[in-house]
Amino acid sequence: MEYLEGLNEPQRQAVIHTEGPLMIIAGAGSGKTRVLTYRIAHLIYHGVDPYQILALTFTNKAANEMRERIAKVVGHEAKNIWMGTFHSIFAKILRIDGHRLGYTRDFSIYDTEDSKNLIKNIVKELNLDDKLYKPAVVFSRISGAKNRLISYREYNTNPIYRADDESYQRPEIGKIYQIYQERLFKANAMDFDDLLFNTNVLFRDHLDVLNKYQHKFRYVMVDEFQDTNVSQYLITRKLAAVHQNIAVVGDDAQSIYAFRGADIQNILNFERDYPNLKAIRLEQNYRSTKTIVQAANSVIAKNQAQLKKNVWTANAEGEAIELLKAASDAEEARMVAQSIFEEKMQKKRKNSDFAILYRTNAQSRTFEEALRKLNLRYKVVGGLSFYQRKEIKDLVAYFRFALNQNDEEAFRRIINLPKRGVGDATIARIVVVANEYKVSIWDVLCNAFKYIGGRVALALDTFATLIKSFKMAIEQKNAYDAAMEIAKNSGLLKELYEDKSIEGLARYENVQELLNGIKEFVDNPENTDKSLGAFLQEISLLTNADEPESEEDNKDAITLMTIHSAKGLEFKHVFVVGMEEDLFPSQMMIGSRAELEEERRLFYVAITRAEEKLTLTYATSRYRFGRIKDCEPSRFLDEIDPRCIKQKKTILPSSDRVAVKNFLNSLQATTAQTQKTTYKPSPDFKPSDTTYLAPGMRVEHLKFGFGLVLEIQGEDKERKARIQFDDFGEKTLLLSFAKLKVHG
DNA sequence: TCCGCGCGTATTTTT
DNA sequence: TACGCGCGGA
Repeated sequence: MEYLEGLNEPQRQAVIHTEGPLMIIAGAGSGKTRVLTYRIAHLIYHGVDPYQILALTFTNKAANEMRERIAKVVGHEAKNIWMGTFHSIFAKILRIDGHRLGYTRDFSIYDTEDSKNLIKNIVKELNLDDKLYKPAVVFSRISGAKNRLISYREYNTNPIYRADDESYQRPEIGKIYQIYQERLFKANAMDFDDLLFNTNVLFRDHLDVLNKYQHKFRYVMVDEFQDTNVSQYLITRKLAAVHQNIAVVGDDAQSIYAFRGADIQNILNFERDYPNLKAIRLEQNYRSTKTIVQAANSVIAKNQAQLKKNVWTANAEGEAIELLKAASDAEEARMVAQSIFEEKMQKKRKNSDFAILYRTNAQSRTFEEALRKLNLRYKVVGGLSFYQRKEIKDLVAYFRFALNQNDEEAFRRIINLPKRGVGDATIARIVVVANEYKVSIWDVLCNAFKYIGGRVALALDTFATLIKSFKMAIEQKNAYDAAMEIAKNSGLLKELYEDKSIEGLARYENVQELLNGIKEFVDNPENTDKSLGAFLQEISLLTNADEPESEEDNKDAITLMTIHSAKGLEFKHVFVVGMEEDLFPSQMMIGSRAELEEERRLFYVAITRAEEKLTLTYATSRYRFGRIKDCEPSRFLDEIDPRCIKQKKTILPSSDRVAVKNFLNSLQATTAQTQKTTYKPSPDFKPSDTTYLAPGMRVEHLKFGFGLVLEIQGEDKERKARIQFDDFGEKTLLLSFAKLKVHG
């Protein structure tokens, strides 16, 4: 068993302990994935049928990676393991047995956007104040309830929830919750939370179904156990109840998803629920230098809520942690880009050795600019995912509706896309009529002349006929041919093609990329079901990390991403940027000790991504929400063992900077007198124009935006200029006429 | 019904 | 900044 070689003793124990409950507490960089991989390989090697193994992860990426690594040890059998995210595995189960709850095999999965749109509609229909009942707020309330397995019935009968909502002036949330659920059910749709919630209901109310899976899965494994919520934990526990072979792997110090219902308590519950469990600690870190491990330990030690753990490493001492202070967010980005540039030269590093990690997606922009200026290749992970782009969602909505005519959100998306003269008024009428005659929206569409009449009926009837033809295409053709037909005949492709703007071109390419993806799906011999429905199931649970690999991505590139999406990854040199109070820790997370500790764990995750070198940066002023804000260094910086930070590189404000700052402050003082003016671009507008603020020029009016709009007293009174803050630092104040404008 | 404009507001993380 | 919404004219 050569795969057991090279493992340390606790790792080996974790691999060979296959029978009975097992809890592996795995510190950062302790070879957790390796252990899980070998453990599954070990099972298969000893004759366990891959179909009897269930391995649950949180991301598709983790699942795929593990599958690949297992395949290297055991070969093609790896593909038969039930391995995937909680959501995808439970979706699979619900596709098979969901009819017991009244759903068909083709149920739709609503993403967060769909859910919020539905809530928005409900709030409108109930005539509630949409300032008070914001979709995001209501949704998070409902989601929280579902993750704690509280049904709308329970929510509405338990006075505690009501009292809680009333104290926030939102007494109607329970009602919205109920209507929301009813509408989802009517649409034959589930949101993300329903995939877990309904699996629980299925297993609770249909014991024969539960029994089937309990006997099927002889071995159950859960990765990133610290991120499970109650709903997920209960399902896994039930599934393992017969064979009791449940292994969970996690690290309480890396629990960063409490905000969406993850509960570290589950680790304690596990110990309570399985008193005979074997507990194994993986404490040796193979990833990082001594310095980095020590820094991480010193930070996490400030948390009260944690399991005792002693993470150590046999690796070299390594370089000290670098702390960079910048005058602005733009300068921060320049310093990072510069230091990557230099290090690439000196140490012969690849772009892919570097990662820039930040707290919020919005921070990526300045770094992109700075890296572009130095011609450094980068890729941004996350942000708007491929599948969340409008053009993709539009086409997918056609797929969804052709497959499931009850899918209300898909219907709303496409009924007037491309424009066919069906506006909000008509849509509202369709819904009213459907309710009145107690028929479905689809029935109304199919009999538009009867139910709606008038001019618009023809458009609706044509639309219904179109969908029927798509329905047929899906039944008869493979996913690619059906998708092609829908893209063409719907008119979406044509509309995008005709848009020759830069964005339009990108949108068209995106749709092409989706179609290519479908082609690959069809051509892949591992996919036995080649229908469009099967493809849809694949992608409805994909998210930002799982974008189709473009050729750009394959090239050597610096990675830019949020700390959250960096979990599980490692890089030689990591930059953690924006280390400022209110940004990291986030302003919204300093309310309670628990929240602050979650932010601290997030910082811990960030530090432990680094193998050889870690650089922390912060700026003393930063654009936020179109304003310039002074920033304090993050409290987390003080929590690092000072011995790990040998030198503090700081950029002291030079006298020039002070002068500029004073100058800007004096400008700020006059903002109150800013008057609104309409500007129009001048015909000779040149974006690259730059000039210096010459002596004797004086600023008369200004307006804060991204930079300042100034009116300068000088040769040309009518001229307005825009000043770029981040370009100061020269002897003279550099004015960038990025938007030179002439008075209306 | 559609389109464009102007205003106001939002800004955390993601399966 | 940048996005969404509401309003008013075509």
